[in-house]
Amino acid sequence: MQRSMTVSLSRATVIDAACELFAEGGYRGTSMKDIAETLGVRASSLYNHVSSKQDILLAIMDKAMDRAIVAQEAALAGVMDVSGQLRAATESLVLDFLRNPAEVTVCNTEVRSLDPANRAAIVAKRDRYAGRVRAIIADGCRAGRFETVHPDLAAFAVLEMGNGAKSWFRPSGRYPDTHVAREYGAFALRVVGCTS
Amino acid sequence: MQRSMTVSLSRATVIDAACELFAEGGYRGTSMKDIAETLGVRASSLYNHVSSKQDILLAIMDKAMDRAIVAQEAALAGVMDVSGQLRAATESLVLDFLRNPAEVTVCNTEVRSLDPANRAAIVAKRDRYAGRVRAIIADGCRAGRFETVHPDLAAFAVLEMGNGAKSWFRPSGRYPDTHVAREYGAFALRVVGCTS
DNA sequence: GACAGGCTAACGAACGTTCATTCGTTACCG
DNA sequence: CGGTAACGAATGAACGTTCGTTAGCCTGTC
Repeated sequence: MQRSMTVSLSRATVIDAACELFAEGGYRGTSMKDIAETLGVRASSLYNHVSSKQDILLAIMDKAMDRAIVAQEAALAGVMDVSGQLRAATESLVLDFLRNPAEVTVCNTEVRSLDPANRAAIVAKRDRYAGRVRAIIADGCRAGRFETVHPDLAAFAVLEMGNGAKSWFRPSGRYPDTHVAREYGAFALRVVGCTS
Repeated sequence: MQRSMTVSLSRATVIDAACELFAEGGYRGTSMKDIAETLGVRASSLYNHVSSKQDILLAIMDKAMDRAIVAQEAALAGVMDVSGQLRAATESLVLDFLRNPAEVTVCNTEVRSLDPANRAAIVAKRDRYAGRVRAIIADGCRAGRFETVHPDLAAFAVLEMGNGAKSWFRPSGRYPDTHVAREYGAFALRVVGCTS
């Protein structure tokens, strides 16, 4: 028992440790032994808490998607103005990226490592999330508040922009994450040509 | 020799086949056997044309970065107006993404799979490429042509936007790639608040 | 007859996972 | 309060695969 007493192993700690390693080295580039080592434990011990490596990956992505969806719904609750909706959705997206970089990185890069059944479930949640943003932009165009030739194209641009923030942002930097999120919210409105 | 006569194996064909597979399944998720199978050959035969798996990865990324840099320089040649420069650089970036999706995907996701020495070389080229865009935006802000609070932040947003186009675009679709690239050029000018 | 470029076979290592075992702690019973 | 039964959790060993790579051979072509 050379592990620190203060951190006890559990399903949650295994998943969190794996998430950091998957984000850094990829799913296939991270072994169960790697995960175990960062927890001060042997690989076989992990199976007391998770049923397989795939189980870990699914748990990471499922949790991350649910969190993002809940945050998006909370951000949009009660916001009626379509430009306010796009700003809120974008800020929520960027904040989620900045505050959970490892989980978001795994979600963005390891969909291909999911078993087919698991992949279908995660992709459905991702589509639901992205679809909300697409719908807002379509609404704004229909109402004449946004001015962009191809709304779907703008939606992809907005959704992808957030990744730029993640690869750039360091929590120790000069600006708080809320500041960066506001900036991206403004970018999104500019991209769709909002003239409100 | 059960291989098709029409396609002869060479260093270039091995690298191209590997690129498609790396883009789809990742570097660690693709085996030398996988690459060989798509070429109708045994894994050991690949070593008549490449020296190692890592050699293949480096070749893919080196070629892709050089191509992107050359295209960027060509697009910017003779363009003096700073808003024209940003538009040209963005269109060049998006066109490169749309026309070489597999190579760009590998560049964006497999830097971590490069050996340290190789990684340093590729990252240097990537920084040079991104630095050009950052410099254009900084110029535009200094000249009062662009209006954005944090130029570097806008640069990351513009650079990342192109990825959205890649994951959305299908060559069989309704619009030609040049059309999509122009759209993104306009997005970039909007993001930096260009009021020219 | 030299040679380029396939092939089979084999290697050592690393992989995810299973299993029986052991260990430390807790709970209960006398 | 001492003894012990029971349980959750960590362990080393072993499994069957797969990995990247090497070595040596065989067969067509100039």
